[in-house]
Amino acid sequence: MLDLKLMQKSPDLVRESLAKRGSGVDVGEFLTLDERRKALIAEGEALKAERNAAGPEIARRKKAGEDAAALLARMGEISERVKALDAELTEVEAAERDWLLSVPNMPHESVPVGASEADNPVLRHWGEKPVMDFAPKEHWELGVALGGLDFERAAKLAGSRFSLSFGWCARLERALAQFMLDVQTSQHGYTEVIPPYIVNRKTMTGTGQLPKFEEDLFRLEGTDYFLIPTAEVPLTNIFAGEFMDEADLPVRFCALTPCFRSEAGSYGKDTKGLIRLHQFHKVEMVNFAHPERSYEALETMTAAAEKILQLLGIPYRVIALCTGDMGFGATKTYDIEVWLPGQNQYREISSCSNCGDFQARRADIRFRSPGEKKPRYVHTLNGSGLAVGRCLVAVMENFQQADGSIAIPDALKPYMGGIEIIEPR
RNA sequence: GGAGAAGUGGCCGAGUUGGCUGAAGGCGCACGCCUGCUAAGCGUGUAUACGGUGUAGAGCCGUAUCGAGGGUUCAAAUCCCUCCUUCUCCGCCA
Repeated sequence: MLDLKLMQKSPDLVRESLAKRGSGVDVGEFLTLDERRKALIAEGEALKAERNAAGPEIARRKKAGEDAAALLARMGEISERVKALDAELTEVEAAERDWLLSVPNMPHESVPVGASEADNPVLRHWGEKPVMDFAPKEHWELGVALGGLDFERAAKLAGSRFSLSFGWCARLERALAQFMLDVQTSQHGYTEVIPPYIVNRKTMTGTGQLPKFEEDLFRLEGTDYFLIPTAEVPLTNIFAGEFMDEADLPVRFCALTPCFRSEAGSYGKDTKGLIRLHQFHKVEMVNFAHPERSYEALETMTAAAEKILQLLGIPYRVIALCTGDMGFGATKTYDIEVWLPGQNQYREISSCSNCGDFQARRADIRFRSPGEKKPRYVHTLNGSGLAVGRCLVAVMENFQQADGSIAIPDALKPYMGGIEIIEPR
């Protein structure tokens, strides 16, 4: 949610900033609403002030047995008018809130201006693509052949875009998740959290999934509960409505959770394999940062995500999302893309964003600074550290051998119970 | 699921025969004094949002907020209704 004051003082700045993301927002519509709101408040408050001022006099006359009829009549008029004004004010405020809640965040000045993912600059590469003197296979081919994946039965159980893993494959995914959590908690200062996987509407609104993107979510019918699309949602809302201690910042949480996405509108995309599913596991990192240090925190968080791939020995590149490709709540985003030999392309495996005060304002997460009179909003950041399912894909495709077997990366061996290579039976 | 109790400011905690309570007191915090040695004492201050004014996040004025939302009333933290959450007992269960 954008700052109301900023909207009032610098509507042009807001308009221009949002235009960069290709979001044609009608700021004038908002300002019209706001003028009406102020007029309603002015009239209503003047009447309430009169009513409040008369209160003691009414009490006095009644106590003294004097006549207060005229005064009471006037109070009656005021109350009636105030009621009408308040009713309209409620409507106008709701319209204003709806408007604010559906407007995306403004990009940071350092974000490259662009229209689509084609305009995202590559910032750096890490690692060497594995040399393969054979035609590398895609992960689903490997996984099915080695008896670890069964998409047909997954479809029978639930439908398309679900997976079913057995044996080594299930274990490998668990190993990856464990490994990621261990690295983030022991090396990068993250506290592990197990949050609810189902949250309410308010929580979804706090991080920005609602009200605008309800069609992307799974909702439990007949309730106001939603399955989380990412642990960012419960983790970021942990301090909703609270004051944090400035001395505690930054607070870093990570969590391994399943993520549920309806994938509405993705028909025909990535229909095979583990890339795009309705349910997948992800280790998510969330930071509550001091506003003056949130962009440093974004770099640190991105590095924490990269570290996983470095330890696994999987090549990747980091790109900066341009203004036209950034998510709703972000001011700045880095994507990490792993190299997939089987697909012969880079695929997103992590997205790290600084949301500035956008989510903190929605969720009301603030802190006090000793020198300052007013509380300030914290800055929130979130990033995948990493998407477990896609990382499994990366391991399978990058560590495949000519004979169709898959070697286990050294970093994962301690988690695999002695298994060092997955071989065909 | 059934029966009770409760939800007040950063925290704890008064206040329910409606008006003088934004709200006693304590803690914490800030500043000052004193003392002078990592203690204690004394004083003052200390909610948030919005609106108006403006030296335009100084000050001042006003309105609202005592879990959330409705209602009664000239007027509600205080009365009524609905919902949420927490606690206790029973039931059920991983």
